[in-house]
Amino acid sequence: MLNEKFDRYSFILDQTAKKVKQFAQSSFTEKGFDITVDQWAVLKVLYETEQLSQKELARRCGKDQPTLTRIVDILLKKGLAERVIDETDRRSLYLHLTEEGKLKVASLSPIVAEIRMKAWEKLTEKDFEDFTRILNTIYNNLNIS
Amino acid sequence: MLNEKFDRYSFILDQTAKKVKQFAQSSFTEKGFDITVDQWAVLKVLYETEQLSQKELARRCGKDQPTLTRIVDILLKKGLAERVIDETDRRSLYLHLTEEGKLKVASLSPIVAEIRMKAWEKLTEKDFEDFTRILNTIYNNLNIS
DNA sequence: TACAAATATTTAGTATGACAAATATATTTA
DNA sequence: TAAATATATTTGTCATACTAAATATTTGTA
Repeated sequence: MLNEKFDRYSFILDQTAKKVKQFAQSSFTEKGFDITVDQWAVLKVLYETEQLSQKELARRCGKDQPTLTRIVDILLKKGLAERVIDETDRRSLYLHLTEEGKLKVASLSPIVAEIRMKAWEKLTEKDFEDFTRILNTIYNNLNIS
Repeated sequence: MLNEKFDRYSFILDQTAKKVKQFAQSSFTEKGFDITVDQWAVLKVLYETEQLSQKELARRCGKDQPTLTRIVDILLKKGLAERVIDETDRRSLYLHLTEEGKLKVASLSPIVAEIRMKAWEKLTEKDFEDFTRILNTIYNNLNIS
């Protein structure tokens, strides 16, 4: 394989990830969702599994703990989530959605799914499979941890 | 196509783009490059085409103008680039690398190429072609501009 | 049990990304 | 030519990412 050929994939990857986020964010804003795409990602995980510690929530959202702390702070201010101290381990906090938070996720989910689908116009199921397989391979190639 | 199936591509895309950046950044840091991955992207473009206005540089780097202004500020502080007022249009600035900047790009380029290659272990040239084609299609699907 | 090490969370600092507004200069138009 | 409009850049604000360090609590060990 020639080096030059692979020199720019990181640029295309970065630009496309940015575009996907921008597109979703501008749709959110236009429709008056009043949350960011990252806040949505956290809400969605919390909706699917209540009673998560912040550490576990961060892991599932693919965010580091300081970033998650700040996103959760914002969700609290917006009245969408709550922090509860874990009495069995007072270092930990459990998070759950408020009723308002649950309603928000339930009502926005189908609209978000539609927004997300737009990326796949003109592409096939085979493309989708290849795409996720390649992304996962790249991720694992670099995930030395 | 079923919605649920496509629900999580944006997550994988985002995580992989992040991982690619993290891997490069930690390699840069480990090797003592003393620049960020985004600063590198700007230096590389400037090296390939000197005498760019900031607006054009921003376009080629895929960054917005405020972000580019700030990255260029840092490159100036590090003595890697210079701003020159365009006397034919005093709103514009031309940018070019200092000798130190040119030397830096020339010496780091092959090492960066190697770092970038690691992502492609276990993948084929066909994968690479599919990957870039799919990314470009997604980008264009969302690029309403 | 007391002390050291580990863990969960938060705080702080720097870089980047997005968007709006401010500034300076050019261009267009009445 | 003066005023309106357009353009290039910068500044400001908020959100996110990463790192390191601080804090509180728990666990392991002598």
